[in-house]
Amino acid sequence: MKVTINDVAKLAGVSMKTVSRVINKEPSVRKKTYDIVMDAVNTLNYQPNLAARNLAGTSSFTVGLVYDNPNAYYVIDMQNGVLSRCKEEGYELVIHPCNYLDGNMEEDFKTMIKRSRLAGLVLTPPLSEQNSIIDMLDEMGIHYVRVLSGRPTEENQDTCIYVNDYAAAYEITAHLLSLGHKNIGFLCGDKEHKSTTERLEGYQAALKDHSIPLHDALIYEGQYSFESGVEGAKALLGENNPKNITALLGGNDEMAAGALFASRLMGIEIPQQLSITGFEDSPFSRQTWPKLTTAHQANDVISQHAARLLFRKTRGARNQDKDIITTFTPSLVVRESSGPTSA
Amino acid sequence: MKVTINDVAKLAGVSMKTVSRVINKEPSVRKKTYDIVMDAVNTLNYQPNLAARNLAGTSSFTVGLVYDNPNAYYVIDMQNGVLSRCKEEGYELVIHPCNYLDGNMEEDFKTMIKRSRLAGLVLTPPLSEQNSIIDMLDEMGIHYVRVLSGRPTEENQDTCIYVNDYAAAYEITAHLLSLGHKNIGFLCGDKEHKSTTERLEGYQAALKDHSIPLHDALIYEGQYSFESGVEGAKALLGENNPKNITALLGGNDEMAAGALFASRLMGIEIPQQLSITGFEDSPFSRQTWPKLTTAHQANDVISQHAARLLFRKTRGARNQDKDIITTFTPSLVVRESSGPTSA
DNA sequence: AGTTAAAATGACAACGCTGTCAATGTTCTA
DNA sequence: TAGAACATTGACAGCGTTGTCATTTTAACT
Repeated sequence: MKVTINDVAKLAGVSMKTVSRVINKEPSVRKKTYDIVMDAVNTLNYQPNLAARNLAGTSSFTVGLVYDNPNAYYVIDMQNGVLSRCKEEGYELVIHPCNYLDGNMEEDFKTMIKRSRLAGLVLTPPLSEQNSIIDMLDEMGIHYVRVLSGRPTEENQDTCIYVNDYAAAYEITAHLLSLGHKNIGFLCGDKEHKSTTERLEGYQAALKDHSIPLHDALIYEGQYSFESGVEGAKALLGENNPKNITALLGGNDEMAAGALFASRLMGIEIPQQLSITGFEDSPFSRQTWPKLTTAHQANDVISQHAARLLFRKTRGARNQDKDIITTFTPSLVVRESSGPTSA
Repeated sequence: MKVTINDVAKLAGVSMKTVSRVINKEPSVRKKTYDIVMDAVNTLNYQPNLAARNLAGTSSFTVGLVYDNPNAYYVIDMQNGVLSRCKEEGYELVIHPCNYLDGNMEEDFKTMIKRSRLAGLVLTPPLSEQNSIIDMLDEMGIHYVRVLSGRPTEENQDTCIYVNDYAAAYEITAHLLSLGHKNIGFLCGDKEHKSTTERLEGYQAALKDHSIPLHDALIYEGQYSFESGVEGAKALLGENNPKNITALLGGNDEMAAGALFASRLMGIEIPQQLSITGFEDSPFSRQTWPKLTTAHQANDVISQHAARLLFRKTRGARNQDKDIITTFTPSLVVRESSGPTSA
């Protein structure tokens, strides 16, 4: 019933070690031997036992995905991406949701790492921005790949995957400007988050490039939540829209949806009286009325690349993935929530 | 740096095996010995190595979560629930998303089970309803717990967690009836899914109990998606609402949101002209306009219980959880999308 | 052909734990 | 208080791999 490496070795007429070499794609195996072994592997339908590999080997076949992002769509996308790579490479994935505010995160990490000796971690934002965590991992000698919001830097090319929110926000803003909007509000997330500052800077750069003066009064800081989108829209549009805002950039789709909700409350027609845009292109940007203009972020692809990068670091030279993309720029998706200004 | 069971044994002045007994809560350890060992465990901050345990022991410390449900909110909730139990009990979780239509699912399962010898699986709907899968698992001798939509039966009490969608649908329907609605449409999911038929039957039972005749023409079969909610609402309300429908039950929140969207398209005011209800109380039932009346389903609690049940099966008598709830009934949450009929 | 270097393979210990079974302590019975 | 019965502990093998190092085979030279 249970097939072990020994069974394969016996059938192939080689030693256990040779089989091990074959399944690990180690060099120094004659082509002919390789084929014989693979045949045996296939006829017996052999699957190497992960526990044994993790125990015996110096490097493990388990990677971890750590997140503290409350957005279910985001997490699922990231998870699926990493998972699909893991499956292909025979790795196992351990999920580790956490709450940065909990305080005992450090202990938590250590426990996880001890329990299942991990080959490495994929860290997602905003947790991936925490230097304290990075320092800890460096100190512990744990491999990791960070998914970060921002423009790539020269250093860290082998450790980070960048999502260029700056460029995407610039593009969205330019889109609104091209529609004739001049007073554009921004409902941003927590400014502690890099994604917020990047998106904000992109927005500001676009305005500047179009010679539109910047006003802090047009910026509302929320928490990337639907509720804070509602509050933000109410705050910015106030009584009768004194600031004459004709377009509102949502820091993400949820905030944009909140703004949509608030507009409804205030009797503002979208997009006739006000354009609203989102960010991320999560499923519910298609489930609002009207559907949201947003920036599409290919989270599943991003996470696949993150996993690839991690595997490469982990296995050193064994891996030949040389073409790993490390910068992604979300791209504009125009839907019904944005339109020409009537002001 | 790396603490093993031997280090603990040495510090405690006992044999390795005794430490093993303590961390596994086996009987036949003197209280005093237990305390000494636990002290050593704590001062060294010992964490048993999972790979070694899985390799050496007869039962493994890894459980799997299998799902083919496309709803991110649902999956995350289930995952978090199972994960939180796993953490407490020192288990590891392997995530296994799959697509029942893929065909090669059986092979897929076997591979997963071989790779990491699993203690058991938590199966979520609709995959948990597939007899072919259950049969396969039975044949392979794999432990599992199924989360199922439906009313509990006498058998299977130790293997299934039931979500009583029937009762919940009954309650929602009764709520609408109490608001004076008589022509109530139903946007149901795929009738292949048990959740659909259960919800449908609950709806029908409520109507019957209130002496309202049933009409098949009031039922639209979709796929639990936003788009099919849009289509369904259009189909049922048609041109000028010939069937005089004053309320629409959504099979889930997404379909209800779709119906909301369609109503907007058709210029129907919610809830003044039409009441719409959802099912599940997922986050975005609070992010629509107006917010959805729905049935709250405690997925995180449900999944925690599923995990508990699995652990109990796995470890036999070692576990004293005797009070595991196995039936959950979603409860009505009234929000703004339902109101008295004006017809 | 005879040597030597390099490539390919194998024997065996080790990874950190649990299961088995034997050894020792403890408590109870008569 | 001896002996039985039971509770507690420990020695050691084995789980299925990989790493190390020794051995054999092949290729590449004189």
